[in-house]
Amino acid sequence: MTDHDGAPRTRVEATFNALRQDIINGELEPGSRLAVEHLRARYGVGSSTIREALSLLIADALVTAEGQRGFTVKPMSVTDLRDLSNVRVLIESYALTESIKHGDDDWEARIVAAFHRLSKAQERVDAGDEAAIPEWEIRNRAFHTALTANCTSPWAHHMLATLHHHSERYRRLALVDDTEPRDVHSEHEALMNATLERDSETASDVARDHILNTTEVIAQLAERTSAISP
Amino acid sequence: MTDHDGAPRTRVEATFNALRQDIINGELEPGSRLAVEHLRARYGVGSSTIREALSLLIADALVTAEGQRGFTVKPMSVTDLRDLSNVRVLIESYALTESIKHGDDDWEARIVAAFHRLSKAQERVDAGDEAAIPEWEIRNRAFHTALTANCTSPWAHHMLATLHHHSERYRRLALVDDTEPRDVHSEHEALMNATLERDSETASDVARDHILNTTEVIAQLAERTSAISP
DNA sequence: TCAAGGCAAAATATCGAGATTTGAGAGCGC
DNA sequence: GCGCTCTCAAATCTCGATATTTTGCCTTGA
Repeated sequence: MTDHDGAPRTRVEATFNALRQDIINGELEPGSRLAVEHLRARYGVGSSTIREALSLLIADALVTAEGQRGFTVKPMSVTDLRDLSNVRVLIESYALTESIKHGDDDWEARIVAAFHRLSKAQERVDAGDEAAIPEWEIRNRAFHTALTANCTSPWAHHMLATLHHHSERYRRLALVDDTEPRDVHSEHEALMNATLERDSETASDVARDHILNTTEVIAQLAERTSAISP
Repeated sequence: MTDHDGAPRTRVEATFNALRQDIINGELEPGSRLAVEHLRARYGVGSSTIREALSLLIADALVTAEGQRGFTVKPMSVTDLRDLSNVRVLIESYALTESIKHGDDDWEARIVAAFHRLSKAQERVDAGDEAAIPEWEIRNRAFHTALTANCTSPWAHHMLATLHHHSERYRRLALVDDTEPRDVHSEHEALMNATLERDSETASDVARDHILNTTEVIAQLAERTSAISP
C-alpha cells in the first residue's frame, strides 16, 4: 500500500496526502483535469513533485493518467459504486473469515474497545451534533479495521485499503442528506457479536448486508439528486 | 490499471514498461535497491523521469518506496506467493462466475480460439522447443483473460491484472526447472469445458485447483532450491 | 575494546527552465 | 456553409543542477 500516515517525510508525501484528501472530500471534482501548473501554485511545490505525487495516487486509483494528456480525477458513478461495493464484500468477507480464524484475546479486546469508542461517537451524532461526524468517520474506519486486523494476508489488506478510500469518497455524499435513518449502531453490534463468537459465516453475512445497505442508500440518494452520473 | 501497452507515448511510459519487464524477469533482483542515479544511466533518461516511472510501478506493487530512503524492488517469498495465490483464487472465481453469467456467443468463440492457440503452443513446448515458451506464456495469459473477459467489474479486472503480474514473476522461477510434469493442458481443457457449459461452480473449482497446483509446484521448487526466502 | 560524536561522500528529493506535444481558432479553398 | 490546413498559445513532459538527508567511516575519549 501507499500509506504515508504519520508525519510525512518528504514534500511528495505531504502533497500526496493533501491531494488525496482533497479528492476524497470532493474539493477536486470527479472527472476534472489536474493541470500541473495550477496544482503547483495551489500546493506550493515544483512541477516534478506534483507529478510524482499524482503518479502515486494512480496506485489508489483516485487519479488516472493518459500520455501527453495529463492527469484526471477519477470520475464517480453509481455503476462504479456498486462494482466497488461488490468487490469489497468479496474481499472483506474473506478477510473477516481469516481474521476470525487467527483471532486471539488481544484482537477481541481491541474490537470491543473500538466498538465502544464508535458507540460514544454515535451517541453524539444521533443527538444531532454535526461536529462529531468527522470523528465518527475515523472511529467507524477503526472499527472495521479492527475486525479484519488479524487476517494474515497483506494482499487482502492492501486491496481493502484501496477500496475503503473509494467507499469513503462516496460515503461523503450521504453525509449531507441522511434522510434514510438506519440503525447503523445495531448493524455494528451484530457484526461485533458474530465476530466475537467466531461465527464467520454469520459475520460475513452481516458485513455483506451492512456494506450493501450503505451502498444502496448512497446510490439512491445519488440517483435522486443526480449528484453523480449513473 | 496502469497498462501502457501499445506504443508508449512518453519516456515515462517507455521506462515504466522496461522497468516492469526487468523486474518481472528478475533482472532487477527482488529486494534490491533501485538507485535513481544508476537507473538514469541504464535507461538513458533524466532522474525525474525515472522517479515518475518508479512511482507508477508502486501501483502494481512491484516497487516499494520509503521516504528519504529511495525505491526498492518488492521482495519475493513463499509466504507472499501463497497469499497472492489465495487472493487470486478468490477474485478469479468471482470474475469467472460473473463472466459466465454475462457470457454470450462471441465470448465463447473467443475462449475456444484462445484455447486453440494455447494448445498449439503447448504442443511445441511439450516437444521440447524451449524457444516456444515465451509465446506459450503470452497465450496462457490470453486464455485466462478470455475466460473472465465478460465479467463486467472493472475493479475485479484491475485487481486481477495486478495479481497476474506478480504470479508471472513467480512462474518464471518454475520455467527453468520443470521437474514436476503436470498435465496442464488437461487442466485448461477442463476449465474451458466447465466454462462453456456455464457451470460456474465447477469452473471455479477447477480454476482454484489449477492456480493452487501451480502455486505448490513453484513453492516447493523454491523451497528445494532456496531460490527465495520462505 | 567499545561507544559516541562528527565529518565527508553518496544518494535522495526538489526545483524551474526548456523541449515537445496538443488543441483551439483563424484563414483559405471548394 | 463546410472542411481542411496552418499557426500559436497553453499544457505536458523532460532534463540536469542544487539543496537536503542519509550513511559509512574515522576520530576521540572513557
